[in-house]
Amino acid sequence: MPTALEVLLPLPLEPLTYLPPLARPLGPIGARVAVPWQGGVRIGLVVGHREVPAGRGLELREAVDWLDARPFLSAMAVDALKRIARYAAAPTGVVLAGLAPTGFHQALRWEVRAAQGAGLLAAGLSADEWTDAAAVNVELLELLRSQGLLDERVEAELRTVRVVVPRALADEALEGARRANQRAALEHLWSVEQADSAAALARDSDVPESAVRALIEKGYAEYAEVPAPAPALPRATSEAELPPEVAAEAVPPEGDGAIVGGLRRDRLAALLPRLQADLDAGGSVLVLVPEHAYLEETAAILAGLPLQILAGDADDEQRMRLFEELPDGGPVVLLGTYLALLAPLPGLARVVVLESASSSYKLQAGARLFVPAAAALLADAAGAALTLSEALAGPDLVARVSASDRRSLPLPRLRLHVADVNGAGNWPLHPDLITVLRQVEARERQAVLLAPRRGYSAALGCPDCGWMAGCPNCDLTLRYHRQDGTLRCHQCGYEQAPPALCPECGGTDLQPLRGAGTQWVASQVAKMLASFPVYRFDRDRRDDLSALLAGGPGVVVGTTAVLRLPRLPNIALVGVTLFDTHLGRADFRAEEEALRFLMQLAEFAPERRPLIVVQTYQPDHPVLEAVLADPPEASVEVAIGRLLERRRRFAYPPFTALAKLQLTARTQSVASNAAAALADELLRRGASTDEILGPAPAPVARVKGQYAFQLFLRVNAEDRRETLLDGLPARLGGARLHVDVDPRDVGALIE
DNA sequence: AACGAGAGACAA
DNA sequence: TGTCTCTCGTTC
Repeated sequence: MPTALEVLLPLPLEPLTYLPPLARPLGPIGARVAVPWQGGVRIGLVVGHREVPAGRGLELREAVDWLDARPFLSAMAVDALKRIARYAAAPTGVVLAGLAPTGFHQALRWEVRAAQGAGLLAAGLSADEWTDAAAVNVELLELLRSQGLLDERVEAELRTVRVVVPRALADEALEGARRANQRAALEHLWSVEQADSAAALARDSDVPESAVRALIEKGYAEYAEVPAPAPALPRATSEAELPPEVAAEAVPPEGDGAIVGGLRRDRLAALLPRLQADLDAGGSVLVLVPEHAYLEETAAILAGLPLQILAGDADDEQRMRLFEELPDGGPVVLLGTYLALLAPLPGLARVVVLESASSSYKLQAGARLFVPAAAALLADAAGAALTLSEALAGPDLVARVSASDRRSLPLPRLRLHVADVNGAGNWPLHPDLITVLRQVEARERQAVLLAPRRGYSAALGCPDCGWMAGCPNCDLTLRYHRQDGTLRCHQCGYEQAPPALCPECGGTDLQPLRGAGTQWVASQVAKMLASFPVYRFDRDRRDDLSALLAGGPGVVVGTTAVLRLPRLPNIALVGVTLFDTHLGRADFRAEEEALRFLMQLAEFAPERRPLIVVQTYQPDHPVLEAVLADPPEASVEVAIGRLLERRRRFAYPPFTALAKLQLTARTQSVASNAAAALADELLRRGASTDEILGPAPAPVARVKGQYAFQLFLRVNAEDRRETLLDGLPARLGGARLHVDVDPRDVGALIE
């Protein structure tokens, strides 16, 4: 029986079967191969070999050519890829498209010629000369290939750059004093062989540019396209930082484990000896960060180790070079975002997930992966240890890592003041916050105010009849942006001018309603503190903060984008204008994430310990009480214990496995019927009625003109979830199905 | 994802 | 009847 290739394309498909390229060896799992696809060729990944019956071979098409002689992704990474796809209930190709940072979208040069002895002059193909395949009829190519009459080769197109190269030696025409400059430039060019540009050559040989131009005009030198030099690998740009001293007992264990508590850099310092031991033993380590903003500070502390970096800012050539060089290098620490998950590290011994509960790890596109879950599957496939790091030993971490495998540092001490906004005037700034802001102003220090959203207010409406401006495409209120005089939908981007009159009752008194955004807070601060510089920092507006970063006085009003700024050197106050948005988020993780948010504020300036003023309608909330205790460790542990107990009682993860299944369609009935049909399908697959919650309209019932219905699948084990979700169709009765495994916005599931 | 086939919607 | 748009099924 002939052996065929299972080829995975970066498309929403499972692997397809191709015969190996004609007259080529079989090639290893993990290598890339060019395959015929829709009249052209594209790059796929060999994820398996399979024996096919001889007769079946006639129906299959041949792959065109190999792009790699050795695996591009390790067999272990291929294995992890399949596991991750099954976990996420997504086509394997979607996971490849989402996680392979390079290698599958390169421009290709595809050439053909007649196979030896085929004699295809009639088809216009020579047996000696390669012909660009694009110039040959597609059906003809298919026919010739299937008959074994075609010889093909595919190579990644090399990037070239235009340079100046010498063409002729100086001769008598360049003699004489008036040609001295041209002669000097030409001699220099011969000695360096090529120059980046005419201007560069002029500069380097210390002659005017006109002299070089003359050389090119006279044919002594010319422009040429040459292969571009290998790009430099991405490097950390900030200075190496001496790691803080950390007790030896805080070093996480050799096997699976976690480091919790302290500040980010304390936890990193605790990790260092462990990483060094891995490297000494010949193993590599993958260190994952949730966001690009943490890369620099992490690299600064890991700077003493052999370190490579891979994140979204690397260009495709840098990524490719890194993928090519990693397997041949020694043990290394690869620091990166989710893009680094499948990197071919030699002897992967450990996967470290920093800030392992960060919601930024939930990818919004493609398979909607939760990266730490994917990292755990990768570690498993590689036989590597998994080490988690986060400030708070939250319910998920406590359930995954036993107490004996956890190492703890003390929690940061917050100077916290809770401002009860019930009945307090001066919305959106509590008098306490104003008082402190005035002190900050008087002492010429710095403050940060965190608002829950950008814009002026969450809505614009009529206080007489209760009407609020809504989006025509979505079931959402329009956000009011007073500064640019618009109402905007933050979901679909719809924009309109605010109406002059209430369209319901004709009232003339339309007002900003509900939550205050950055514009509102900033204008209020400016009104109360006339001479204090006010900066805004959110997606709409990023003021130049260089004066503040240099230590100047002022207040920054922003969204959580502010948390990713470099440290403000003179900060004395952090204000949270409405903590309730954190407490009231529609997810069963809302409270622990609110707690985590407070812990994150300690990162602002650990040595200065700025005062943190939290405005809230719930001043007695257990989350705040836990953090206010001194020392907080015991009370925080109790609070987490209560949250874990609540998850057990109401059958939430980690005690169950959850998936959100959403159906969207342009008409409401299509979406709702499809949701009902999906529930039936799950029952048919053996789910019980109490494992299916819903279907019901999604919390936002219509977004961008699409109606959404959803149901939750809640089962007792992950493998049961995988079985029930395996191979669901992407479309159901005219609606599109979106599967979100381990969703982060579960809403009011308990009721 | 990207293509082509087929079904409706609309104008002439 | 032609042309445009949208939906649906297929890709080894």
